Amino acid sequence: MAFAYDFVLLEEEEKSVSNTLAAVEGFFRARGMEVNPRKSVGLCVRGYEGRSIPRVQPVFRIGGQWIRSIKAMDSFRYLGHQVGSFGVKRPNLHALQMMLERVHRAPLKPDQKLSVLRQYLIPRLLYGFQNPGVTGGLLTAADRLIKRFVKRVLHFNIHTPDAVIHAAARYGGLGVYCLRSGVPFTFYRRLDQLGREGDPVIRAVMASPRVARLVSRIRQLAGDVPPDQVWKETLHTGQMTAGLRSASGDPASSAWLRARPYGWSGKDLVRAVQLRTENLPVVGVPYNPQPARQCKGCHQRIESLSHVLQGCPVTHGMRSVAK
DNA sequence: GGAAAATTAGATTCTCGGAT
DNA sequence: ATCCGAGAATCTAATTTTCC
Repeated sequence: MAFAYDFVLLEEEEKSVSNTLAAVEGFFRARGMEVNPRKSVGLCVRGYEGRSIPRVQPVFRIGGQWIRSIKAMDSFRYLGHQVGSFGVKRPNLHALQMMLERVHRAPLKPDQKLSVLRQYLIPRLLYGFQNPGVTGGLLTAADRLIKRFVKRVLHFNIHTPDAVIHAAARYGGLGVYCLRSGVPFTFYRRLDQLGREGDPVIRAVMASPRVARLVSRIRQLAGDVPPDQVWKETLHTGQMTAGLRSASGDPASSAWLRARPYGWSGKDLVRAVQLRTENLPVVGVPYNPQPARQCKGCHQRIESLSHVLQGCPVTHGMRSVAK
């Protein structure tokens, strides 16, 4: 199996491997290429009392050099997946956590951090999560990390609706991809397409009970409605977010979310996003202790968003001169 | 081969305080 | 009194994996 310059060699019998490897080396050498023994790994499994035990010592050689053997706890990276002696490993969230932390610490403006998230970080995850071991819980946990990151970058309240973050920008959201709803949907579409292929080998693989079970599990995770539509619906019917419906279908009213307008500071952008998503930092919020909620301007009322915008005497002058 | 254990998805319940 | 919404905790039922 070959993909670009990566390839996997499968062999039934351990003893025939050296012959095949020699043939492969010859094939590449004749075309001016070489197999790199340092970037190659061998995985050789023996049956022992009904269990499969991976060989610990190096067993294969390339160009006279022994190549690393994959042991029971080892794994190697192939096409974005970690592969161990028991097959493709379930992805873990450690890498995502590290990447989010690094982006957050980087000296970037908030919109740049979000761009990195949307355009590089999440797309990079997509292939790795289309993995047989993936579960709804894992995807939900990954989404939580991403939401926490967005809320930190834009200084959102903890109770900001998910739909604000996940709905597409054209519907009034921030357009951050949701892994829990998106990955199974894409994964299922790919598997389904594979099942319609003409190739007899692929058809046989797709018909095997193991793969059939995977496909039905992914289908169940995916649901029937495209995630895009679900988030749009949630956003436009949510109590706090229904107002964003009016931003729907008008590219100009959300273009600034993608590209910070000339002359705006990062802080300006954060403030604007907060205004749009009912997240302006007023002190009259649930998780503030009672005495700390008084309006900083008039000390008369609790500082809620509507008080600042429409009721407080401090802002009254600004409201009435605007003619 | 089948029982036991572990994992999973999904539902339910609770928290926070203001608005109605 | 009820609702808003996320998140955590807890529970149930279903399914998968492990173990003998």
